[in-house]
Amino acid sequence: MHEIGQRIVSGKVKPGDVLPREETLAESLQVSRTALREALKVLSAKGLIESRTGVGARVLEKRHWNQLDADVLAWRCASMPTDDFVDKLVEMREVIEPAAVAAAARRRTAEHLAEIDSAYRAMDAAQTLDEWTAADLQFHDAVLHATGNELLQSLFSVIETALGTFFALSARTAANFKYSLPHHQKVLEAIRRRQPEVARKAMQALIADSQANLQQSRGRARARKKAGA
Amino acid sequence: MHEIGQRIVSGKVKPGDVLPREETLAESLQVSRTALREALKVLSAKGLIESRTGVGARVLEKRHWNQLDADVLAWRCASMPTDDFVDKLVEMREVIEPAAVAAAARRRTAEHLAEIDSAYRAMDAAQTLDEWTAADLQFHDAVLHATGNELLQSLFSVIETALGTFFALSARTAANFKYSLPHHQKVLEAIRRRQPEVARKAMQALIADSQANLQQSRGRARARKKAGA
DNA sequence: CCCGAGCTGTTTGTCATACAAATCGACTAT
DNA sequence: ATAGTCGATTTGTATGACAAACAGCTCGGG
Repeated sequence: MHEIGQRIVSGKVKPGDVLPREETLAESLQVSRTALREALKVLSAKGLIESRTGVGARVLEKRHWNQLDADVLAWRCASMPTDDFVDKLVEMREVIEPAAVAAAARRRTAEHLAEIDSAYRAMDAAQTLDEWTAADLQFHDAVLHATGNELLQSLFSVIETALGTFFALSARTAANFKYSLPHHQKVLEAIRRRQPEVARKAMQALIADSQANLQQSRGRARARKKAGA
Repeated sequence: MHEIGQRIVSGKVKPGDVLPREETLAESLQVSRTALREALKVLSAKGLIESRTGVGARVLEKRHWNQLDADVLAWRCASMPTDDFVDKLVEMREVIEPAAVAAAARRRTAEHLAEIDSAYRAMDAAQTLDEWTAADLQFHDAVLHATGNELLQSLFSVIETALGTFFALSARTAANFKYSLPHHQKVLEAIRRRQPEVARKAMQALIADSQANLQQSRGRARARKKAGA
């Protein structure tokens, strides 16, 4: 599934193309037709392909892809982490997270707050980059959970991918990986005090700061590339 | 797939439960194990279940469900179109659409505008409720498309479900089903003139109006229920 | 009495094969 | 020229068999 999914998402096969017939595809991937079909069925569920009897499996247009699917996002990141795509991930965060944190500040229960607080303390206590990353993800997930709207929470896969890409691109060191802790604290406090608009502003600042950091990394990356060339 | 998916989403089997083994399940559904396995694989991709060898297929917690999946949304609507769930759909629209229309007003191309305009004219020309519904969906899809962010466009399944549920609940008549046309016109004009904030406000008004209409329907439904009881 | 290692039964994961159903394209008869 | 039909191709489904992995039990040791 991953093999074929990546081929499609990376553009090796384009929308409109039809895949080879199942028998040959199965042979070329060294699996049985049964296993291949289960993979194709999942790709079909993700909106990447459509199988029709007598014709074959046709790659659908991007329009139909389930772009918010965790796998599809991961494949896109693996094949083309272009600036363009990262900008789109940032835009999604700008839409989702401020609205979500405002809702969370309005409706949070004591349990939700405890969850967010726990994640914050884990971020504060993090010793390694991996610990920090895990706690950071937990923080943003807890905020979405606190909205009480599971539809919003399902957008976590987007935030997860966005943060993951961010970490990958901005090669942070042990010295500075905690730089955004104060921003997170402001968000936490606004939720604690049930101040939706304060929370929204704090989250916007957090994302803006994160984006600025990303731009900086891009600048450094381009400079290195230029110097190397 | 739909049968088992509905059983899970409707709560007939709860998170933590394990499904019967594949052989008996296949027999009870009158299909082969092959076909059943393809269905389970898709449900697994949607995050509803997790299969482990030697144990069986366990229903995952709602936390892991891919709630934005078109099928999952449809199953929820089919089994429990409660006020609570409709409110969550409305909240999603309140988050997504104003932000999306603002982005669309900023970045739209001539082609995008033509698409939206075409949908608007179809709404204006609609003679039947079905025609109107199709054009309305096309309008909102075109707006998402105009953002140029395919991640945002993938949220169309949510808007689609929300509007579909809305139409189902509010049993509109031929006389009044076009009442929201002026709101759509304001949105269209703001996008044409590239006025992001005007567009945002217009979309907020459109959704608010739609929600008000929904509340009214609920009131009538409750009144009928009370009178009948 | 408690605990861990190994064994065994159960269930999913994969495979090979066969056939039914549906579709497309070419051919034929009107 | 066109409509209908036939056949080749490909997916959809079914069946039977075996490999792999896990849960719980049993048994031996401390």
